Amino acid sequence: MAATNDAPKPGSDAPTDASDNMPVQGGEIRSLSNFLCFAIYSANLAFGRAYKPVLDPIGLTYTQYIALVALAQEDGQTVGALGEKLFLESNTLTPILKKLESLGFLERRRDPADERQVRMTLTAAGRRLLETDPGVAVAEAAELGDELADLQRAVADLRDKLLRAGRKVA
Amino acid sequence: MAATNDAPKPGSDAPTDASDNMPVQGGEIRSLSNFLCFAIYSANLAFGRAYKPVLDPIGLTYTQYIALVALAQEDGQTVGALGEKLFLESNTLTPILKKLESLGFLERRRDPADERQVRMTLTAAGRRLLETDPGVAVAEAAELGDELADLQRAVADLRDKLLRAGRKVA
DNA sequence: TCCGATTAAATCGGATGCGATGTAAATAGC
DNA sequence: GCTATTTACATCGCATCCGATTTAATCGGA
Repeated sequence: MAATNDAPKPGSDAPTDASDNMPVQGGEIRSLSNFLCFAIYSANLAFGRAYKPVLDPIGLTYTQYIALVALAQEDGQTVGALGEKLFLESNTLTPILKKLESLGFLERRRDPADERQVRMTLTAAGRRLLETDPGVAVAEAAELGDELADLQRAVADLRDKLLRAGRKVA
Repeated sequence: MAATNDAPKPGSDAPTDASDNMPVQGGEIRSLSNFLCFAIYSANLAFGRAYKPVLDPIGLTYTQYIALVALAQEDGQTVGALGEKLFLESNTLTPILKKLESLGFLERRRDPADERQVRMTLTAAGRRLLETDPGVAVAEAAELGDELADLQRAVADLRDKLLRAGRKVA
């Protein structure tokens, strides 16, 4: 029972069925947005579970891994800069970064020129960790094809539209 | 690659340059899967934030709303059945369902024929809530177009591949 | 029939997200 | 210069997620 990954239709791979799950037949739900937000919602959960077998052995959670990947882009990033990349704020990031520091994957240091800011750098151990590139194993296991890039673009566009809409209203 | 899209400087109002977000330049990251999982990850957060202005006034969280929508499909669903739709288990659902019950949006009752199971039904208040169809407002505010259906399908396929991969490994 | 699996929820603890608030450092304005 | 404001993190509390375990009910085989 290892996993939590029960999928619909236990005991079968249900061919590309239209197992859309969710607000579908029944005529109850009207908004297409509901379908899409649920698809994203569950796909995000699915990614977390797909990465788990790869991340568990190296002692990282899914979120910690994402943070490390973003940190690997550039040394000396501040919490705020990282937050812009990840769309997260210090209230969420600070505990995660402290955890990653305690695990020895990164260093946090106040910027001498501006003591308000905390700058972060991956340690050798942190960099080594990413070199195994866990994402590759996941992509292969899931047999993700080439539409990957297009889909990434479409989802990123969607995200940006949603964030723009939010700023308008608020 | 990924981010060349003129994303509108997400987290802030400052006209920061085209913040590409994530594993892009720098040549540090290799796997396309990383781009995609991050896009999904952040799109999910964005959906939650987009729905917030609509859901806050009616006193629901994003997850609670998703659960209600799934519950509206059919009366008398069990926790397990709902969990199959949402890819969640009782450890996550039970607290949420208890909360929704305490808010008066649904009823939970043990099945007399099998006391292990809990069956749920929306109350009139719960049904009324969904009739406002909050998703419509979000879709309009975000100006989501018609690709919506295609994207939903692509993301759902991705999710199913990931879940299948997880079952294989585990 | 009786007892050991199996099953469906629920509970518990750890790790996110996130709004609201706190704190210290830097900046603005006079 | 000196204070009011702003900025960058950090803290706190609540609401998810999720693995592991528990409890209660049902099922199954000898």
